[in-house]
Amino acid sequence: MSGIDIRVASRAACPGGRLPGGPHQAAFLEFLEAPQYVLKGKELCRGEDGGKRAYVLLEGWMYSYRTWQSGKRQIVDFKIRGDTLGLGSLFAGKASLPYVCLTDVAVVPLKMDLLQARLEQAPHIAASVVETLVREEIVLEEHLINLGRHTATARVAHLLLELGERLRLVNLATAEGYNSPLTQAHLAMALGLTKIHVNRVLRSLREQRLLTMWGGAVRFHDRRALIELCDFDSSYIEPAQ
Amino acid sequence: MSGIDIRVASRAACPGGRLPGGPHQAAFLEFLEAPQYVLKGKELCRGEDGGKRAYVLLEGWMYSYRTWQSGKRQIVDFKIRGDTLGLGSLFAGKASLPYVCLTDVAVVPLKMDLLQARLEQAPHIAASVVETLVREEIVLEEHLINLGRHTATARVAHLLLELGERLRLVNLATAEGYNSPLTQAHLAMALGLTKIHVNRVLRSLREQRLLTMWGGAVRFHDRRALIELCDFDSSYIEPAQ
DNA sequence: CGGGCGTTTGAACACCCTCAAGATGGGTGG
DNA sequence: CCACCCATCTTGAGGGTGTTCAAACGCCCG
Repeated sequence: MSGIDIRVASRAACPGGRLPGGPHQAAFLEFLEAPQYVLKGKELCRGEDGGKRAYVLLEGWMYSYRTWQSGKRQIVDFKIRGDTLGLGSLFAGKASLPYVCLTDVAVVPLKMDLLQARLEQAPHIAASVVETLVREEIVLEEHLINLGRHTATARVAHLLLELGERLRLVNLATAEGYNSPLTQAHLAMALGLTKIHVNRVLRSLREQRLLTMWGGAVRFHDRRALIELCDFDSSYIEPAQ
Repeated sequence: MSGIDIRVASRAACPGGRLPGGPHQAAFLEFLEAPQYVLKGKELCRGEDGGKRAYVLLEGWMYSYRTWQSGKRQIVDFKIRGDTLGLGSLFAGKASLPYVCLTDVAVVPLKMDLLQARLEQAPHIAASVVETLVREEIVLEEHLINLGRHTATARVAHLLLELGERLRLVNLATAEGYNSPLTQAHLAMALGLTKIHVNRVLRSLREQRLLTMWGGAVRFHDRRALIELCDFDSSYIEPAQ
């Protein structure tokens, strides 16, 4: 909500010297600048260039959102390790949605000028950009379908299952569950529900021994039944290749 | 719902010999094949190649959708003159969503092999593809935000206003309204509502002298108030450049 | 004329929201 | 160590929005 506070890292590269296991950014390797570290609660990036920057999220959680006049906030997507941020803004002459850090975060800015210059020469880069965009679009479609759903329980289950699958691809989750900084209020903002009702849905899911979400940990106790409940099909989440 | 029935046109080109005024497809000119005409109610395209085809919609209305187990259908987006269909499927190794014709329709298949070959040589083509994808993504985001909204009235108003703006870009609408093949049931499927409730919302909007939707015609009687009502911001819909 | 489609209306109920208040836990400062 | 604050989670009661089920109407078309 307030200002921008990006603190450039003193560390030269990301921990371990290698990229995290995100599926999409292999082709972006040569365009990475030094990582930047942003504090929990801060926004990215609304810079002087009107948001025309792109990043790869190395570590931590973020979300993209829109607000409307009433002041309420709709979360559009959560971003985790390996996701790209604002990639579209480079090409369509439009600013991307704003991003908020749910945790302290490490991001790597993409060297835009270099990337754009290289698009002219190396077509496989373009293909990679396009593929990343298409995958983003598929996830968006899935969220849209989830919001079209009528019952709150199915929406909650679907979102938590989807995040689990995405986290599994980067080794941040198992079939049993994962840790996350999400609060019930975040689920509510993403799903078009009130936090009070999200609370009741979670209680109901807990009482049915389907899942628990407590203390930053999501645990699936009956994955089969959950998948059944919300008609979840994980095939849209896949590693590149 | 049933089979595929694409009837290749006897006419050699589209009426008038020029492309309709869609904003996106100028760069695709050299990849267009002969137009095909598809009947109202038929699906596109689910071909033997698993849906890996892309088209430009020349004339008519279509929608993309997903079904879930209950058999209910969620409309993801409506497609009008100048929109591209299935463009993403070419790059991500995934089939696109299925499309249904709301009217008789004219589409132009894109020459995929040629397009892909040209991507290797002509970078501005890649840029154009990327831009088209980004615009699609922005529209999707807007739908998602619309579904996150709480009141049915705002959802309906937003959707009808958005379609009006998109139709204006291709000279199929004025500020006063437009003609469309949409039924109340289609609005319901797109907005996650029942058709009964859509009916009541439309009645209420009519009684408030805000808009009417009747006999295939959408009329805005108080655009200002409508925009206010649903917090509509048309800036995300813009002609390319 | 009959049938299909789209629209309209009614009644009853379920889901989810609003408003309100209390409980829990972590962090800060005295 | 306790007091306090803040954010988050939890619970209750009541009402509005939107659903389900059911039926009837107008219209176009064969």
